[in-house]
Amino acid sequence: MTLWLIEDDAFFRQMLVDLLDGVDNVHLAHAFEACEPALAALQAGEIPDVILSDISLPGIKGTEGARRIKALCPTAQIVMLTIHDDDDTIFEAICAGASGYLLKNAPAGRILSALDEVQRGGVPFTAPVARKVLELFKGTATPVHDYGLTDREKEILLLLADGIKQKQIAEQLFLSLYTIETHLRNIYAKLHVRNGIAAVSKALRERII
Amino acid sequence: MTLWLIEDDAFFRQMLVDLLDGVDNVHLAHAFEACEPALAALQAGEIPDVILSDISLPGIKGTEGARRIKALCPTAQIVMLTIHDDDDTIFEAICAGASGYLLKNAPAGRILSALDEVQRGGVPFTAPVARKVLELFKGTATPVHDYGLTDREKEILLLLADGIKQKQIAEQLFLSLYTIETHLRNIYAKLHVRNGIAAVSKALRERII
DNA sequence: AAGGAAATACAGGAAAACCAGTATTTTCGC
DNA sequence: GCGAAAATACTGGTTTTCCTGTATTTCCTT
Repeated sequence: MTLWLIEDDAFFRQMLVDLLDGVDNVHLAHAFEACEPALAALQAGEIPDVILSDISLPGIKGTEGARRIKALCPTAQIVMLTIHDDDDTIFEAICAGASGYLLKNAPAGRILSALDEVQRGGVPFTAPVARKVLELFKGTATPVHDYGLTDREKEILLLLADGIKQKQIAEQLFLSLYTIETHLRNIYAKLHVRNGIAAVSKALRERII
Repeated sequence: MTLWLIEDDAFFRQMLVDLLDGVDNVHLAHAFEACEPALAALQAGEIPDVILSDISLPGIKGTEGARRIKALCPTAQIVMLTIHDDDDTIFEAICAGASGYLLKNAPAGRILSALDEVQRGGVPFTAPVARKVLELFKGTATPVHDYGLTDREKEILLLLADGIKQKQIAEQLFLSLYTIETHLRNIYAKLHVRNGIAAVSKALRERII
């Protein structure tokens, strides 16, 4: 396994080099102190299997760096190694293409096992970070309120959200336009909004349709 | 660790009982063949630390069962053990509150380590499933197209999505109503829609605002 | 300096949506 | 079978949005 390291803190970098250099099956090819030289090495044609990268780096940040690395070399497995455990940073790292996320307080053994894990197709996440990801994931799907909309109301709201005009909704459902208007009035009242756009927007954002 | 098992297939259930019974620190208290008796046991006051549950069960399905178990006993850690690896089922299981997700072809050792892992706050996922979760997670955030909207257009679209009327948008931005109308016309053209609701709906669904 | 995209602005008319109030029928749980 | 909630329907009037077409200014890039 060809491994690269990106870490600006000289002390921590050396610590990692000491830990990783000489481990069986691991060839620590580079220990960069920023993303830029790593990107240059990729452009020069070098190909790593796994990259262990910090996030708070001078110049290009680790998450943005991961995105660019993935663009140049999609097969490289990137594991972030950082002190940041806030939702936004974790979210960004995953979106940038990271396959793992460890906190710097992880024991040395965890870092070694993570390298193994990521190469075998796994996703090495520090336990509390993994929990957070699941929570975030859940949050993207779960409606908080449902505002007591009836099935008919949801059906009409859904059609409205597809950009269909009231008149055409009436035709599709074999109802009078007046009925649609009444339903929409009730929907607006339940959602505490005053027009169709706000209703659709609220419904989509809160995932009630 | 008090462990419960929910698995309808008698053969596989026995296999798990054989595997788990007698393991150090694990007390296999129940091996149910459906969710209903497990829920009854919870209501009778029993409290498990970890529940290992199948998904395709007669009666209440495993995902729905997990949701109800979590409602009755939030501290119980639920690990799904199933053959289903489709996106929808995985998604549902996580939303139902599962903290782990193993495929039935996992080696016996993985099941044992998963029990440990989940109790220490981890998230035992079979490698390919974990990969899928990350992909799904990414998908919830990444805009596919941006339709070439300018910053000003996005700004106006965002205000529109907040349910603000064109006249008020004009006032807020110190612009003429005519200008807002022109911008909206351009936005509609770029998004290939014909009214404000469809524009907001498309923008929200595709996460371009 | 020229060309083009972006942002701004206007006019007139048609269509759609919104508002307030009322009313009948259907459905469903107790 | 009764009452409440839900679904359906109508009137008349106001406001907003949409459509088509045109035009000027500003800013950026080449």
